[in-house]
Amino acid sequence: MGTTQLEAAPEPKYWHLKTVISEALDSEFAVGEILPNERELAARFGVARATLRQALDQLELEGRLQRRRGVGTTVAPPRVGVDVSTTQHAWPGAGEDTWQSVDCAADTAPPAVARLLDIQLGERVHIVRRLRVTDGRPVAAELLYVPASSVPGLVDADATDGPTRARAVLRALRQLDLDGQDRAVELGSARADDARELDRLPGSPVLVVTTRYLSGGGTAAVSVATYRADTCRLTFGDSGDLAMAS
Amino acid sequence: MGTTQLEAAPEPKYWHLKTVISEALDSEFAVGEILPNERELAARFGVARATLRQALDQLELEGRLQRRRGVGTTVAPPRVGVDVSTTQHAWPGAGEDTWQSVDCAADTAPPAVARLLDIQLGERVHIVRRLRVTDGRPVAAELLYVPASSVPGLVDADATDGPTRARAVLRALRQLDLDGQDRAVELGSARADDARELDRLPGSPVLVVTTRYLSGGGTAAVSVATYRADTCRLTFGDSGDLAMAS
DNA sequence: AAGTGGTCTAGACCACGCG
DNA sequence: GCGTGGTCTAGACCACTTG
Repeated sequence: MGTTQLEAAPEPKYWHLKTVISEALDSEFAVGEILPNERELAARFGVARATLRQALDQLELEGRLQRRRGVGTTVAPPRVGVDVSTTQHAWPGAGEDTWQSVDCAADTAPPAVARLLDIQLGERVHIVRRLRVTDGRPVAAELLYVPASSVPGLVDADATDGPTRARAVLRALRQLDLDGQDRAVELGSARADDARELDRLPGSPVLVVTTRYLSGGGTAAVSVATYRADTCRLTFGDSGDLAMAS
Repeated sequence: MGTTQLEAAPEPKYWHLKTVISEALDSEFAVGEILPNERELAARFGVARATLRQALDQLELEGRLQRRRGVGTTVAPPRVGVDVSTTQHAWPGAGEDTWQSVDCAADTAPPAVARLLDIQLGERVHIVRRLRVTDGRPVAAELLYVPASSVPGLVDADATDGPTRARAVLRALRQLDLDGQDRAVELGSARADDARELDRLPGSPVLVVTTRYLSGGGTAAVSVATYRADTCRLTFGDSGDLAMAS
């Protein structure tokens, strides 16, 4: 019935390119090795630089490549598994060396967070900024929203912003009973400030982990953690770590 | 001390564009509404179409927009929360209406999966293909790898491939004792076949959920589930659902 | 057939890291 | 200063959906 063409195959060039480069990566390059520059690669494959970049974009998204302006494109190491399971950190700041408190401010929560916290829109919250570091590399930036009503022990006049205050808020939080927590993961793009902390460009893809900490029948705090999607694999293990390299 | 320029602000055009459009989306458009076409928008903002597209790309990545070739760009509904918590489905196929078995084949597992299953590279496994549907829309495509040794009751000569066999494998699996499971989430790009099932273009961003089912001191099965990143928010709730709309 | 988003080109200039 | 990746342009054609 009609033409017997096998496949019709109008496969996009960048898709084919991606496959070719991906295979070359497996067989001919070592982790950390630097690739020829984009103009060189484009010429070698006989395509425009934009097309070549489309292929590299995907490979970077998949965590196979790492690109740094002014430096070059290198072969990325396998993604690191970062534990995000609830059992690991009952309260933020309980036995943690992975997170380091950076700053703390008193402000109003954005509408979306206010809804999660079930508070009025103008209500003041402590906003703790933390950074998660693994192997000396930042992997996540977090904003922890704590309504003033959750930590009444904390005097607001204790106006020293900064790390000291951040730790004080966490300390107060730890004294509450944790009833449970909700968690959600979705794809996002890095805000400018997160991008800076994570050593990425604004808009780079990130995994956003939203956690709601429940205590005393209500939501005591909400954490919005932004993980680098290129380098991280989020693990929720009951048991050991599962490695998934190619 | 040098120039007192405030900000220096070489903020990329597409970034600024994205912000402007995002705000317009909040205030001037309803969910499902169709936007002006790309050429029109580009002209209106006085930029090249490629630049406009860079902004739309990001908004689509964030789940704010939905683009369909030949149709147009529409305002996306808020992401749906899909439950991926371990408590929900002890074994794949236990009390499930969310997943529908599509197919089953007997083949060898790819190296990465073989490593997770802790089996030899050439060893034969059952590969069950399933589709997760929510509100009539496909949200995830799964490949479930079950080593023949995990379900010895299943006769290989029972060679009917297809849904019937898929259900037989799941039935056999349910009779094992589940000791626990590992789970990991990472960013990926859709393979051609997954993309087709999910009604997306190849390469579109997806959230890959890898689950390892443990039984009898070993790994009885491995599931690789590919979720649409644009429309899905993966939830791991201890309790209710957490909504995070703008 | 017309209109949409998707792909591709061949250029240009800019921001950044490094020597 | 030089080489890198990042941004941007102004076109062209293709694949797809719909009336």
